[in-house]
Amino acid sequence: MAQTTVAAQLAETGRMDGGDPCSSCPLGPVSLCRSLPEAERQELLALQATVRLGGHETLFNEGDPALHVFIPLAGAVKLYKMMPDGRRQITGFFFRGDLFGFSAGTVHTTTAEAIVPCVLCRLPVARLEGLLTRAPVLERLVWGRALASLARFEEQVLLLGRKSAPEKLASFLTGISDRAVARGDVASPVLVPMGRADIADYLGLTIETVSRTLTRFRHEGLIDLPRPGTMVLRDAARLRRLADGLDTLG
Amino acid sequence: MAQTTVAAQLAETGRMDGGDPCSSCPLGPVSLCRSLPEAERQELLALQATVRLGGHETLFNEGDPALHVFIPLAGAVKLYKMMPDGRRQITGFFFRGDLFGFSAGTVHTTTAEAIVPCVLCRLPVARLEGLLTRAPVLERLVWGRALASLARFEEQVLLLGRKSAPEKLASFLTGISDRAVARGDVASPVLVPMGRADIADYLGLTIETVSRTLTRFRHEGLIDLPRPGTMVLRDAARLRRLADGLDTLG
DNA sequence: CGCTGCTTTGATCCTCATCAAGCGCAGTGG
DNA sequence: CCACTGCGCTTGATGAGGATCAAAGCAGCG
Repeated sequence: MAQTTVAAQLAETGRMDGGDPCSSCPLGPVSLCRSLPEAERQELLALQATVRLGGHETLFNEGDPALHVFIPLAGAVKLYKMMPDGRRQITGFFFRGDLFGFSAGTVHTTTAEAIVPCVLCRLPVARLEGLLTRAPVLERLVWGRALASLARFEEQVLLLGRKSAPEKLASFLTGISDRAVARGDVASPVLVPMGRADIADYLGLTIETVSRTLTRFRHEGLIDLPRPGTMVLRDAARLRRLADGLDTLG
Repeated sequence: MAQTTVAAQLAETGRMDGGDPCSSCPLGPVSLCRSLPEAERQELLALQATVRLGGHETLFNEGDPALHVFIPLAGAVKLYKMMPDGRRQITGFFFRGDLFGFSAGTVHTTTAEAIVPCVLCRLPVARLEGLLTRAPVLERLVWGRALASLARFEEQVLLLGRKSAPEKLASFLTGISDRAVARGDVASPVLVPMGRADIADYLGLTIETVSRTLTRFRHEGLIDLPRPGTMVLRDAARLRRLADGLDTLG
């Protein structure tokens, strides 16, 4: 199968949606626009393009020119790095309102792939940079997102380096739930659109260990798995203690 | 022992070195000042203070107000997070010219501790932010440092999540060497001022595994350990292949 | 109905953690 | 000058947590 990325397609064809995207923007409080002065908001809107992505479709590959940053309006995206022998490490999941695609150099250091069909807000970095110097409010917002990424990486590094499998899963579940709350969704029936393989590659485990640990959680009454893609946190407090190593299973 | 941090002391006393620090600045090409327009350079210089730190002294603790960012002029610093039961994960090592101390919120998310006696350039974030909006060249430099941190975290996440012990150590050694080259030092007799415990807590291993793996490297002719604190990379090419999972030991 | 892909469950193995000495060296004091 | 001691590193023996190998549910779907 030919692996042309959507970003590449769009770059070539110049296709983008017209119209008035921000008025129909579902981001609400997590939007970059919402709290901007009208002038800055208009300038940002002028840069914006909407991108649609099918499930499992690749947005950009590691090594592609880093021309845009993205914000999911709907759907979910994963970023990952691969080793030559096929080992994979997912570096982050991105949901509605999350900003991703920053790069230190001129190329992306990870691959971005849609977990489910997505609608993304796309911003060209070159023009965004120019805007940032003129729009201090926006600049602070973007800085905040970048620094939040750093803080999440620190947590992920602690998780990967020092936590046991149950602690990793407990951290993952409470983290997903906290992020849902932060963007205005409910804490407990939490949407987990990614499969076991993605969870495993995010937590530095195998799918078997993820599966086994989740069934242990279920037997302990910590969670419910009513249907694939949704998880119910039945005892979030204990999950949090587990995540911090203050409690253990059985 | 009372754990007053140096940063706290300085904040209280307001003590800082006067004089002309940048003219004696040993950073050279890794300096933030070097390539700035004179006006911006002067403003940055006005914010700067020099901090001296004894070995193993704490610069700031996780949870302390995040008032400054720092650049080592000499010495080495480690940042780490602790779990309630004492497990420790080092999130990064910082050498001459590296910028650290960014924080998403108002408090530090890690503890910073000197590995050896240090001299640090200290910049107050509040005033630095104001300067950044007026000094676009400096702003781009600082952005670049922040994005470089993100890229290094991605690598560390891959390392912790998916690499074996020998791969981790090979990555560590080549990484240390590459950073030495980037700041103008030699690639091979590389200074490794941190002890085995620090290396272990950085790589998600134990000191025993670090020690054993290094002796295997030595027996394979990959490295030499002439004296504590210095390592010679005898076969950097093979170390790199090891780091990428393209080669194995014995 | 029989695929196909994902998840669960089971049996076995292996890497690395844990537990426990032993070593080398610097500092200290007799 | 040399035991004594403390610390960091190395080395050895054992064990556990999670990986690997294997197979069996369990949908959705053509």
